[in-house]
Amino acid sequence: MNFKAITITDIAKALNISASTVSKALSDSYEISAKTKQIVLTYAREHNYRPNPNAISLKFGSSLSIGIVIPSIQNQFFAQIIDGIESVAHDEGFTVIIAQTHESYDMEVKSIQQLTHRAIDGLLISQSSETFDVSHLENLRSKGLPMVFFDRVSDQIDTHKVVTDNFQGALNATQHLFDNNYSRIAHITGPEGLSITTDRLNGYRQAHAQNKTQVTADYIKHCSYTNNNVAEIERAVHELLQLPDRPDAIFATSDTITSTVLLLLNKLGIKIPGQMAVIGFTNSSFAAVLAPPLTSVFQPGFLMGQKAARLLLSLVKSKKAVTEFETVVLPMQLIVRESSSVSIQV
Amino acid sequence: MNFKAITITDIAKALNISASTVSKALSDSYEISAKTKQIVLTYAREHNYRPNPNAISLKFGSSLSIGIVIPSIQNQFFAQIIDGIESVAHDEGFTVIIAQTHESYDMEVKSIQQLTHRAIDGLLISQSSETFDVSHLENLRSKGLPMVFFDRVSDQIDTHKVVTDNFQGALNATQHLFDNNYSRIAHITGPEGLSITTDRLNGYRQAHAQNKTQVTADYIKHCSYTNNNVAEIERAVHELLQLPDRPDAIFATSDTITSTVLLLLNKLGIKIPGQMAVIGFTNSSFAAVLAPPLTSVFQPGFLMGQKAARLLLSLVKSKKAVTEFETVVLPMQLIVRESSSVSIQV
DNA sequence: TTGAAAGCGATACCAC
DNA sequence: GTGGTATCGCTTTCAA
Repeated sequence: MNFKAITITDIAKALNISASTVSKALSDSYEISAKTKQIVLTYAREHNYRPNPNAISLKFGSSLSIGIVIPSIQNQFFAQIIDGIESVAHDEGFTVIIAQTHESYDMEVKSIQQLTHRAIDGLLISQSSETFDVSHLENLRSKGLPMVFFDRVSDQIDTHKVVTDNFQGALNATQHLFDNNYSRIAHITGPEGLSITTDRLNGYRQAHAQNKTQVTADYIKHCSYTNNNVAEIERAVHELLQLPDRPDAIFATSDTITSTVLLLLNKLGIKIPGQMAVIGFTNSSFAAVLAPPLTSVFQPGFLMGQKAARLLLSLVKSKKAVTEFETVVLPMQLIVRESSSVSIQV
Repeated sequence: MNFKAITITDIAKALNISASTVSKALSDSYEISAKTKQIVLTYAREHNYRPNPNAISLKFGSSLSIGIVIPSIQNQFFAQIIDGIESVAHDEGFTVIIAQTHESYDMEVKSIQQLTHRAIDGLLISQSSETFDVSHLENLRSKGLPMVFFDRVSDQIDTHKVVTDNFQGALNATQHLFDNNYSRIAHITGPEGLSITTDRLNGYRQAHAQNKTQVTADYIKHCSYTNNNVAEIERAVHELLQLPDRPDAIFATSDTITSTVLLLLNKLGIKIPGQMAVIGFTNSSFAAVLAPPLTSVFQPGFLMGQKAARLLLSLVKSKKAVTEFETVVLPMQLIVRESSSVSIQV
């Protein structure tokens, strides 16, 4: 089976004129008579002509498309970012091509090769948690590929970046727990090495400093963000629960970590927030109807996507090389619900 | 700024040989000497050569890529389907291009035009809820574009289809409510016209027939699946609650509808399942930790994506026109939790 | 064993 | 006003 769309040559043959005339007529060139334009445009519309983007890309080395590299589409936060990117890109006539890394460095390298050879005009990327060596990206950037980082950024590459205020978000969440009389606060977060992990950990630490409380190393657990991380999370929770000085609150990141933590606590019959307060990072609409309603840090995904796309398109359209880059920091929102209500234990 | 990847001509020039020799060497042609191959391959690897897909697509009218058209990436069910599709497509060397319709007919038409002119080899589609006229699809199919429908299918187009057993899923969910002593069962579902809406409604009706219970028209509410449907859902719930013969159970579809229903019931202080049982259609990992844990119909998204992709690739690879099509029906799973526990009211 | 040339679709420079 | 031709990167005859 083979499918072929209508081309300029098809139109030219059908109307018994040359391909160049058709091309010019379609682009409304002043060289072409009104009558010819009329005929060509009518025929083109009737036969649903659309230029072949592959030919255009080949011809101009530009494709009016941008690549997006994210860890996983299943994460609602990233899905919202994509929607934000698309809303801007489509307005400017750009198509978007999405590639997932599933938290694998190899997949990231492969996806990016795929995308760049598709002649994308720019790249939006949130790194995989396995990515430490960024030479594959630095390589492209130095060759002039416009690139913008979002959410998970690298400090080794100088370009525009858009992040949420992970430090402040974690600080606020942790401080909120202190304010509500919790003092033994555990933090279950993503793998070390990620910018978001570091920033959140720093916020968590800062809150402890503010409250003149020592950070307990055993209270900090790193889990991977891959699909099969449930066992890891379960182990982390069990270890926390078995500590002699058991935490009275858990501050968790990501949807999977948060929902798994809640499931375990419920299963063990641990009352939330009575015996254990919980705060999560989540954009899920279900947060408000969890048992109990979950205090959560909400990240403006759609907005982040829009900002990142605008910055990328400004790079793509810039005639001269850009050397001054900015890092946009978007505020997070702490939405307080019952899961972190004032502790009555102390 | 302009970014260019290395081409066959670049390699040819650098090595002082012809482009055709390079091309053949890269494809390991028997015409080329081992030594030349060695030199070319080494150089190509070192300089990270990858063929330009636009050139390939233009040359062969095939792109080793397939298009996916879905309503929204934010729906976790569709995100899972995409992962399923990718897992199959990547294994076979195909790239995937995703387009969202956001439930708009115009966006659907536009996206599909975009995709087909990118020389995709096949199309996987789940229709928008606004799509009644399918001539844009029939057009492509008749011209030979391999096409597979999934989830939301059209009965006006003859091709492979993959669906979940919406009839059985709705039947089981409704029957489960009857079994647990509920008899005034409301159904809040998607817009009329969608295959999934009809099938679920039929399952709901069948359950009523089995239990010799009349279906009450006022108990059936249709809401759109767009992003801004909260007001609609709120109105539907309020109307249900104000009925003289108020329902004692709600069977809802989709994540937004389900979470909004739960939020409203909680806000109004209506006990679940004491005063109102709830069953939802959701794949969210949060279902188990909702207040109360939600009985839900789980749809095998990943599997659906895999099946659909395999069927599409079989069409793409088939040398002769395929005229016998199949409709794969995947079973759903009713996961029983507290939100539909046995009623003690009756 | 290697290379020159045609062609995929669209555009732009030049002729006419 | 219109049409021929080169070009983008790649593959595939065909010729050397």
